[in-house]
Amino acid sequence: MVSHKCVEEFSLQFPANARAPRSARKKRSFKKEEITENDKTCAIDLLATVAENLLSETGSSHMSIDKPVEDHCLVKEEFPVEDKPLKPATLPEFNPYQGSSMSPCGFSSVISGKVEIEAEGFSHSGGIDSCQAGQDLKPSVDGGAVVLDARPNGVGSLGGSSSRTKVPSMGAGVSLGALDDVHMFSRDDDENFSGYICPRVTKKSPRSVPRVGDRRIRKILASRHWKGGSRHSEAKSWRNYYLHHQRSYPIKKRKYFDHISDSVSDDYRLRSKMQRGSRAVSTMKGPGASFVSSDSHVRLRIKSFRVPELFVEIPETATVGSLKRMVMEAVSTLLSDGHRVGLMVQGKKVRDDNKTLHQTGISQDNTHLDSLDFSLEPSSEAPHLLSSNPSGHVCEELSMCRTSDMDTLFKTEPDLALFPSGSFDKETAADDSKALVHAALTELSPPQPPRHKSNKQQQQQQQTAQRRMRRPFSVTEVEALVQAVEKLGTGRWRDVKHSAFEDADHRTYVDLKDKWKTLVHTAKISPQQRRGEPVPQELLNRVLNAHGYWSQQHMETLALPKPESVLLL
DNA sequence: CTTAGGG
DNA sequence: CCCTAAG
Repeated sequence: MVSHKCVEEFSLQFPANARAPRSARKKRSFKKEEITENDKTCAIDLLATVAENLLSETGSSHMSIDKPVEDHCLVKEEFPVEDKPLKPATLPEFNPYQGSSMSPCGFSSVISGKVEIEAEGFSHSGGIDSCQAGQDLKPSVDGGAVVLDARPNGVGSLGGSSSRTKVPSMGAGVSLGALDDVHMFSRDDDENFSGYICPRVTKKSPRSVPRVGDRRIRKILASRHWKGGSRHSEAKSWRNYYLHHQRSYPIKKRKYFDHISDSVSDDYRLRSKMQRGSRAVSTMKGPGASFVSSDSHVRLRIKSFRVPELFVEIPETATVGSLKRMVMEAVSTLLSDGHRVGLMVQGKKVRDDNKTLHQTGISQDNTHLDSLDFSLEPSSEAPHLLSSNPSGHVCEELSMCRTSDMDTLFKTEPDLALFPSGSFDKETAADDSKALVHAALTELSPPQPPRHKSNKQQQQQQQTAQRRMRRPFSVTEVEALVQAVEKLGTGRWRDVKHSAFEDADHRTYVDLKDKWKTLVHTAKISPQQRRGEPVPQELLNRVLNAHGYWSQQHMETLALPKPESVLLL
């Protein structure tokens, strides 16, 4: 939001160039909120569960064989006991969806979160209102290979010890119960859960300024990558939103989500089934043969979906909508590039991507084919922190913005910034969330060593990710900036910031300075050469005027050191 | 941390 | 927007 509070009407009079001594400057009013570094990150487990539908013919640990039927290509799936940890929960006898009128081959996926209150601020009671994220995760591809169908209605506790709470039966999506522990899951151990959503309740040492903190974090994490980050969003403790991930996901990758969701989805273990279509699978059951042919195509259906390691830190003041978006973002990015998909056939990793399915044994001719397993593998060893500035904040700002900005604001994407979590330093290891991440990673990381991207690729990705989201200045903001500069001059960006952008956490004085720079440039070029939201010429004229005025002032102060300056005043 | 500028 | 040198 752009606050005009301190910007009084400015006529054509330029105030004297008086700059308060730094000492006199109000100590950074960077909020009362102090974020402590010790913040305990509360965790909310974010899980996506799946209920098997029609196909639930077997016991929990096994998906059984589908026999070939007609020309259907079927692959029997079996999950060895050893896979327990990663094994998706299956709902054998209790299958809420069985017989459901819902989509024939859907599975339900519910992501729910638990909020653990650990930090001071949160010690009383969960800060997040219960809510449910509505993003349905239900990409589906028709003739395609993967069908993800997130259905509504809870999936009850599926056996893991983690099901501490009942699963809210709401639409598929994320649900955060204030204090509800919703661990829906199948994992046998706690480490199995796939994620958390945690409000970050922390206090930083008194003086640590948000922005700084963020930098600090980056340094602490000693991760060269992901530096950018959300310095701004960190401005206010309760406004920090973090999505922790095993890996950080560049915002820009989101655009791939649609595609991804269609092809990759998943969790540490995807169960898939080769099937002919979305018809009742029951008809496909049969003894033995795991494959049939005539149809040289293989259709896979991912039956379960779980989001691995998803951490979200969100202020209790955030809106449900923002949370939903955050989760969706996280999921999207997660799926889009945080992991690579691994394939196992009969327990063996298939690494050669160039092999054909047939060569790999996934064909009608292969009688041994009885196990097909997909896994989502972290693309990097270190977990990452994903932070975002949910729309909640944006909305909050909305009320104070002019209509001209409404559009912009509404469209503003949650500020997804990533920063490195790098390896866990002893220093930071104490952090619960981190520890958790670490543990989770350890636990969930598939045996297969992740294929490392080339350094170049990594850097590229990191670079992309760390850059702050682009946030074009709205006319309103420009107006505020111009006004502030008219009053304060061009060398006092910090003051300008506090004067007119105090509450715009995402605008640093450097941003303002940069904006001014571009404004001046814009004002000088022809309207045809300008891009982006057009800035009223009137404003540009003021920019030019102010720029000229202050430039001159600057010159004078420079030319006339002290004596004259006094006279001038 | 702020500024000022280049990238 | 980022990065850095300077103060």
